[in-house]
Amino acid sequence: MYRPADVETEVLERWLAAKAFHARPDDPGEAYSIVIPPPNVTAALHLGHALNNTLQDVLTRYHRMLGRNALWMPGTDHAGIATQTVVDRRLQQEGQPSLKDYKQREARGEGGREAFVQKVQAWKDEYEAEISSQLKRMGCSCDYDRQRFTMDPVCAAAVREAFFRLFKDGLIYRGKRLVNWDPVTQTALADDEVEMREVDGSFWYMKYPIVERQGVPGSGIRDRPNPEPGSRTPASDGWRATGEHVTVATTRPETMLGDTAVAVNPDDPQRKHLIGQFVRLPIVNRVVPIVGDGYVTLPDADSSDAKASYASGFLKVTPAHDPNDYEIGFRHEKSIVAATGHVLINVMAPDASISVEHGWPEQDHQQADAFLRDELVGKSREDARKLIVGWFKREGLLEETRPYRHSVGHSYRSHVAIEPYLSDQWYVAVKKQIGRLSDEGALADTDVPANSLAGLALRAMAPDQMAGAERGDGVTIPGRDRGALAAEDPDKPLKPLGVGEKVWEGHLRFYPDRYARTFQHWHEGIRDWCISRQLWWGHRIPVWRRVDAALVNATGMAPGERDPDGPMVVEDSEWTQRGCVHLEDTIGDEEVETIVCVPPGPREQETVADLEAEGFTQDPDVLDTWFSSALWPLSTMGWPRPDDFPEFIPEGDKVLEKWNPTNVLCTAREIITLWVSRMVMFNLYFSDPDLDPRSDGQRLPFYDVFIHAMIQDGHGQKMSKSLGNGVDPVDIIHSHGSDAMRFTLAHMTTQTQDVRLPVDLICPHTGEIFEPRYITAKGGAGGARVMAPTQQCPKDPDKQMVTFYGVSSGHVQATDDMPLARNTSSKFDIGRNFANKLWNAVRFALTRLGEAQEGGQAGTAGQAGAADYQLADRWILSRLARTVRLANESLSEYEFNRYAQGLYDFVWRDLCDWYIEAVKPELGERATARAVLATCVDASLRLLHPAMPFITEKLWSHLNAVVPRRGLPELDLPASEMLARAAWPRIKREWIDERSERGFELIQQVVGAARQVRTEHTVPPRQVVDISAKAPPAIAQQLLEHKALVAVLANVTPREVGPRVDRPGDAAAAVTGDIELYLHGLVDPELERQRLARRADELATQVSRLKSRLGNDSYVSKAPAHLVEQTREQLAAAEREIEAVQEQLAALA
RNA sequence: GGGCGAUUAGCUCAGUUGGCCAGAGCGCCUGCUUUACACGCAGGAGGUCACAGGUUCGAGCCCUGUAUCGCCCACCA
Repeated sequence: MYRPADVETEVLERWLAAKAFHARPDDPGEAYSIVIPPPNVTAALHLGHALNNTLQDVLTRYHRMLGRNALWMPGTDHAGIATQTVVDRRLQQEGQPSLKDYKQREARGEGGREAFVQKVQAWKDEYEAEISSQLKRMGCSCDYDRQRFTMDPVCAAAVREAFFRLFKDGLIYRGKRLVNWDPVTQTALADDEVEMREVDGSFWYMKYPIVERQGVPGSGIRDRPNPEPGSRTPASDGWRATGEHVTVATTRPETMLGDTAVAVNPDDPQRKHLIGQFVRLPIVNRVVPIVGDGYVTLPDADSSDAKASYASGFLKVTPAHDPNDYEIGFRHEKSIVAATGHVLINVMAPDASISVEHGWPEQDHQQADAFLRDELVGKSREDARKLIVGWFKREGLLEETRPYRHSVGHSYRSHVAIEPYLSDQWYVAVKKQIGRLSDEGALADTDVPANSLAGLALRAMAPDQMAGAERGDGVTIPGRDRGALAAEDPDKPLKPLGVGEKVWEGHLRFYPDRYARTFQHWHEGIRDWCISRQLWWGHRIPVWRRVDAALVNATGMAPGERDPDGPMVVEDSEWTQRGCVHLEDTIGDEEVETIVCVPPGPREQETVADLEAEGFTQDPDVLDTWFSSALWPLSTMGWPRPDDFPEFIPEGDKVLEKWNPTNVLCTAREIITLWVSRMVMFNLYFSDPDLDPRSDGQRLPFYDVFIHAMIQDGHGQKMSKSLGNGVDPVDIIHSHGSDAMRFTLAHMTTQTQDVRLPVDLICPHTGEIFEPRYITAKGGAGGARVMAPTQQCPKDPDKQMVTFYGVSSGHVQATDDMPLARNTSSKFDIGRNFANKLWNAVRFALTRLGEAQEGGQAGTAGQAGAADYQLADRWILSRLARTVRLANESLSEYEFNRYAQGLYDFVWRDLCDWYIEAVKPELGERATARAVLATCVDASLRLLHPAMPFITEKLWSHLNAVVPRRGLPELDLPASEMLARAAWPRIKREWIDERSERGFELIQQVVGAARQVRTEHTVPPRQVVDISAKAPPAIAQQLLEHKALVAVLANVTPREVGPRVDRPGDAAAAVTGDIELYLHGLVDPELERQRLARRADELATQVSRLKSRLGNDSYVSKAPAHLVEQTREQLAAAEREIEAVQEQLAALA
């Protein structure tokens, strides 16, 4: 039995010692490269990564064997918020000082930030090492000498350079905007980081009293002497209640503190007359205008539209706490400011508690009821909601409460509801025209300028994959037309686009192509990218700022090159002379902020020191993780100045020149927008020679994007770290072996289907495999089915263990009594069984080939010639040729399951079940058979190597030892000491030999029929049976010629064969096609009768089906002639056979 | 609300321009410790291709609709 553990370690060491995966730019061969989607250092890899990396390794090894200079660039991602959160949670669990404590230390000036970052760094070091080790155990042929990390010095230099260039080109700006604020991690999130969740909430209907200026009676509204409670007003402010109300409907009553308007639809006949009037906000006593805005839904109680049926016609407008209200607020800025002085009133602290100190003007909140200060300030938004609703109720201002289910954005990290929150953030302007490039206008059907970042991404797309761009006749598809190439020479692997071609427009292609649409739509509706994060773990923004009082219009402000409301460029300052970008921006009316962006380089440290000496401080934010990931295909190769890092990139510019663009990006569909899009934009932008004189051509980050399936657990849930349902690939390697895991993963990778993978546990005490107990998770991963943290062994209930979920969720820890149970899954049996089969088959072949060698009959290569080929030889070589073709075709199209299935069928079904069985007895005597066998083994190992590198490499060394010289006259199989660097088989197309295939299929048919009869008559396998056959002359001739084959495969002794053979009286008969087989000495008339009758039935249905088809005139006239002819032949054959069966039946009676 | 995908044997999945009696692996049944392999060999049972219409000589495949599941996108009070 094959024991993977014995082999894998040794083989891995040999590869690493030989630096078999190290790519050098000067080595021969066309470039081929892949950059790994850098796994997050939050945790170890799970099977989803194993799938992702297996596919990349299959591609890398395949292309390496094709003779290409293949680089697979490995590395990891710092994953800012994710890692920071994970480390903080772990610190809390362990009772150590956590982020909160470090923040206090930082506030006291005790270096908390640095200390915390060190904690995260330690975590990163641990998991980075583990990830590397996992990759190696999976056999990934990465260039481990080039391993990068998104925050290492090489990548950091790229990030600072990229930021600087974008900043200089005016594509980065800072603005006060509503962001998706996570109050727990206290950072802004990108839109993509927000998960929508259905939540059971309520609609509250709250009454706001209408007020009018004292002494100016409202039209048609009578004064009332005694205003209702709740509409009491400070007598001093000159407004008084009219006694009327408007009723706003809201799901978020707590934000009413920040309302600065109420809106009605100007087309609302019943309410539009109120536009221009005012209401007084209860509690805060702010008087706000009623404005008309078309955004407001007209109420309609009977409408099927939920919104209309819930609407009251009045919308409270809270610009600082709702994105829509923000828009409305600024549409009516003038009237709002006239009434309240401010459009934006922020009523919350960063932790989403009610606060008057984060943008709530003092003169405004001072007029509020004491209730605000006494009860609300400092309360969480949830508590504030209850208190405010309670207040409205007590005051008789709560008209109604209705339950309402709606979707609310949640943080994908902390899982709490997102607060739309006003703050200063940095943005990349993705739709802004790129400076210094000519204006090419907007792309068709969009408002995306062709020379914006988003425009570049859209222009990169293959035109035939663009929706709306019809592919007409005569339209050439850029890149490769795979169909045409395959037709030209199907045996030749398709050539990937080379680096030298320097093409990009129209050359980005998605597999499967439907994902192109996701990409396209994202860019057509793209919004500016918020790149700042209020975290500590990440790349600091390389901007230094200083606020100076009363400096407005002081000196040196150059005419604004940009947005007149934005900052001004300072042309000739101390800082610009040092290469920095220097801006000045006014804050309010009295202060000016000086902003300096520092470029990376040798003088960077000095400049920063001088800036800080002059009172500048660095922006505290870090960059969105995806900013550094977006540079990955560039930064890993040393962009922009590899010469600065000779210890990491000794070859300098050559690496980038050789391998960027990469050939393909393999990833899952969830990050098409987050990552794929941004790499395309950045790689194109930063390689543009118009903007970068060092670049010799604008380049894509990759030509192909292959989107593969996702792995789900046994309950159909995505396998993910946050769910804790991930399975460590090393567990599977323990139970099944690395090759088995890889083969199985490749085998289940189809174009559409996500893979469901039920998981079992292995009891660490008894080794028993069992199905674990599941529970429904609470909290973060709420509602998900997860393994119970502890399990007991079904064999021995006293034996307990803990699960991966239990440990990773912090519920339990592994101990000696309760160790961690490894996972396994029977899904991987197919790979394990196949590896075992291959192992045994090759071992057998080598034994027999070795014996022949010792007997002095070396006779492998060179001696065999076409004249010596037997039917079985020609057949297996034909099958081999087809298999090579299939492998080339399927791997070129990223159809991994076809590749894996094709090899499985060839090795197991064709080679083992038929060819080896056929030539077994003659291997000693027939050199040609030995040569063919050695060739098939050789080629199979090469073909399987990309999927199963360990076992094939091990067997390869045995093959080299036993049969050092192999091959056939028609086929050159270049020798190689190491399979990982061996050549891919190039099989001649002429080997596909349909005649021999049909000939061998006839043998298979006869053997199958004979075996069936043997089994039915329960003939012991070892017993040889005499057989004779009646068949038409041509077929009889073939059978006679190959009777030795039939004899061996069916374990029979052929007797008479011919057109007029009689059935011996004691023989069982079988009819197959035009052949009648007689197996002598197996008299059992009853069995016989049953089988023949069954066959007769089958044939009868077949005949009637064929007859009715031919009886259909329209079939005969409309179907293609060859099909009709084929049907006729089938009918004739079936009728002949049925006649033969009837004859045999009659003979029995 | 928009888009995409899925629904085929008990389970997990193939099925490449519509043309076979719809396939594989696991599981199940029968027989084999046949000197490569029991993680195996030989044979076998098992399917209304989610449902309803339509196009066609012919539909698992194309069209329309329905149901169920999943994913992505969307600012919904």
